[in-house]
Amino acid sequence: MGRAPCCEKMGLKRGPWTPEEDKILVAHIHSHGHGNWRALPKQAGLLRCGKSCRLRWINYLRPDIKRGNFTDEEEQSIIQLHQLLGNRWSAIAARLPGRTDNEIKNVWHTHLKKRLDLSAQEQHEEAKKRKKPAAAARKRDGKVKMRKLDALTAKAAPVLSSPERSVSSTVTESTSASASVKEECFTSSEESEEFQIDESFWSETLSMPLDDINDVCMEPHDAFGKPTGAADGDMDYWLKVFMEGGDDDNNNNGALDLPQI
DNA sequence: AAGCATCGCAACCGCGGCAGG
DNA sequence: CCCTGCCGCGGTTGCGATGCT
Repeated sequence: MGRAPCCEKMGLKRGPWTPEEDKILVAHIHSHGHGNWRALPKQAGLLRCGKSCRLRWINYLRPDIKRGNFTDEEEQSIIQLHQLLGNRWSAIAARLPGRTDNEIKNVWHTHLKKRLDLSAQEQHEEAKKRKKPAAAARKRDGKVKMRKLDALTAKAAPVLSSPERSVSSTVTESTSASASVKEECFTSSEESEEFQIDESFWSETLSMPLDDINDVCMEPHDAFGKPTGAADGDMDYWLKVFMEGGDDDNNNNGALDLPQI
């Protein structure tokens, strides 16, 4: 449809940015802002397309960007947020000030995904070994609910771990995805019996159409005590729901605590 | 020391959503 | 309603850096 050609390639520079270009872009944005990315390069005298400028600014030149390695807390947050939000990197980035969606995406693909895959494998094998006794024990003390949280906190969330699958990319997709998610999480019938509460959690959460989710979030909630835009209201809500849901029982391992952002 | 493999990051590409005409 | 233009997002690629043989 009415999509602008990616870049008019005529005479526009591509590839790595030079320090001079960076300077020009920063100076121009500081004095004029970036109202119109498409027009910006012309105004600033840059031989770049607007997209390129925008990307450079957002991912690299913005003054509030935090550089350097991700902390353990940040990594944990990414893992948890990814579990909740899927590949919505921009939404995840919105929860991690100073980090860009691109950066988070890179970290996910280069570090976290592999780590999760690995530990998922380990856990899976471990679970195999002690499946029977463990299941019986859980039935006894009825701490079924925590499995959901285990799955989320452990670096071994079954859903996350599937290398082929990029966890349902959006919450909205999940209506149909929920079935397969559940299928993946709970393979044996014995297990599925244990996960009654999880089932309802997932079916309620995942099967809810986005419209309904938005309805629920008439008032944007702020789970982190900072003002949120309307667009983020739904995510805040679900984050909150999720975190509160994990507050009961023996949730004392601290791993679920999202850092104060 | 040289060649090869792997990793990590910056940047690009193409699509979808949205707004305005 | 349709068309067009712009923005933002997520997936992918390219390439330098680093590690390994």
